[in-house]
Parts: sequence; structure tokens; C-alpha cells
Amino acid sequence: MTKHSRQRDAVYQNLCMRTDHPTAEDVYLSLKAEIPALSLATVYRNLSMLENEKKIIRIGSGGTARYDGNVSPHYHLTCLECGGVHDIFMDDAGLCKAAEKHFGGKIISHAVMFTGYCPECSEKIG
Amino acid sequence: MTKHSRQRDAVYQNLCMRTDHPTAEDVYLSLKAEIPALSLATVYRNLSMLENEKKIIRIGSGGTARYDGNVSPHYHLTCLECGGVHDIFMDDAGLCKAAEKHFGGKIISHAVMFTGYCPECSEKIG
DNA sequence: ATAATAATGATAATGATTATCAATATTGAG
DNA sequence: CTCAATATTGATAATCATTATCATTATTAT
Repeated sequence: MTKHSRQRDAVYQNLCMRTDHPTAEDVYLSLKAEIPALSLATVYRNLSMLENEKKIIRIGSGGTARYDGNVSPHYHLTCLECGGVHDIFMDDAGLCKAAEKHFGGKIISHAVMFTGYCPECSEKIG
Repeated sequence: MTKHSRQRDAVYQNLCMRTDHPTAEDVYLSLKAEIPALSLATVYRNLSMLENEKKIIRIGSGGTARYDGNVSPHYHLTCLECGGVHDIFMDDAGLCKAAEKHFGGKIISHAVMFTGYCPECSEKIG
């Protein structure tokens, strides 16, 4: 039986309140003020639990995992200049249906990761 | 200046010859017979070099990275049953163009990872 | 053939994530 | 409300993938 915990609530709230797709450590540091005794292990544990419950999304880009409190279907872009991960909301263009037709198996979900430059960095660099 | 090496050739050939998207260790073990003195570090080093040269693709799915010697544009599916990574060849459905329109920045590349069941496992499970 | 230097193999180091475990917090039953 | 059962926590050790280090070896241009 899963019990309620202040730490898990805080992790979930923190993720839902921001759109910068933080790492586990980002969340940890950001909650330290509110819960000084918080442990990094607790953050990892709760991120895993929340991910299993489908309440958050893990973005397994490159090295360090990032998390997203927005579970509505959308894509991400990693900016080559600032290193940030940005949301891209758009139609999936029938990607899953097309993939199933080409592939033959059963497709449950999909993730798209774009690489390029975010609008701000695009502007700066030209 | 980049020099020629037997080990790098072997790594590249091994990747091109298989379609199972092996991890660095998979490649290492598979080449041990051919090159007994091979070091795992050498495999990692050469995989990085080949990736920088765009001769292979790194698939940064979940925990351990996998590699693909096929650099023609295509997508991947991780099978929830057998754990394998399978190729999906299909049209990109104008994904990048659509994303740039919605997003505003500049998009260089994209990767799609599907989750589901491969044809074989789909069959077995029903 | 040789000097310059890139690549290698062995292994230590790093960084992210997970496991362990005693102490604490939450919850349902009485 | 009190208490027993147990899920969760915090601290830290352990693990796993990957990278850095460095002396030795292999490749290449001359």
C-alpha cells in the first residue's frame, strides 16, 4: 500500500510548477530551502514512483535524465547553444499509426527529441 | 591528424554488419575473438569518434547507450517484452518542418523512439 | 628507417543512479 | 485517540556506464 508523503508531494509540485525539465539534482536543490532535511535519494525514489504512476515523464536525452510534470503529449528540443530542453507542442502527424503500418508490431507510445536551436539562441546567433 | 587503426575498423565493421543495436560492451565481447587484446575503453573511444564523424548513430534510449551503423534516417522501437531495439523505416511525415513552424527556433535533427511490442513478441502474446 | 604522434590497453576516476538499513512518519483498526 | 504495522525517509555505501590518465605500441609522412 502506498502511503502519502510530504516529500513526494513536494517533488511532484515542483515538477508541475516549472517548465525547464530539471534533473533529479535540480529538483533536490530547488526543494532544499523548503525541506532542509531532504535527501537526494528520496528525490530519485519519488521521481521513479511518479514516473511509474505516469504522473510525470522521464526525458532520457543524453547523460543525465530530466523530468517533465506535463504528461500531455508533446515533444522536446535540446538546444545546442544553451543546453536547455524546450517543449514543442504539435500534432503527432499520425506517427504511431504510420509506424505500426510499416512495422507490424504493436506501438504503445513514442517520444520525439529534436536537436537544434531554441528561438532565443536562434535569434542571438543568426 | 587521425590515424588508421585496426580496432576502429573492427568496431565500425561490426556495427555495420549487425542490426541489433548493440551496446559498447556487446561490440567489445563480439570482437574479443577476433582481437583478443582489445580493451573496452578502446571500443568506447572509437564509438565516440565514429559518432562525431557521423558514421554511426548513438541511441540514447534509457540507461545504457546503444549504437547503430545505419545512418540513413529511420526510427527505433524498444520492445517491452524482449527488450530489443528494432528499426522502423518510414517517412518522417514532415515532422521537422511542422516542429519549426510550431516552435520558431532552428531544428537540425530529430530522433523518434517508439515503445511497444515487436512483431514476434506481438504474435506470441496476442 | 626513423621521428613524430595518434591509438591502444589497463586501470583509476567520475558521475548518475540504485540498494541498504536503522530511524521516522503515515495509516487503519480497535 | 492509541497503537501496531509498514511505507518512507535520510545517510551513505554500492553499482553501473562512461571517461580520463598514462606508459607502451602502431601508424604515417618523410
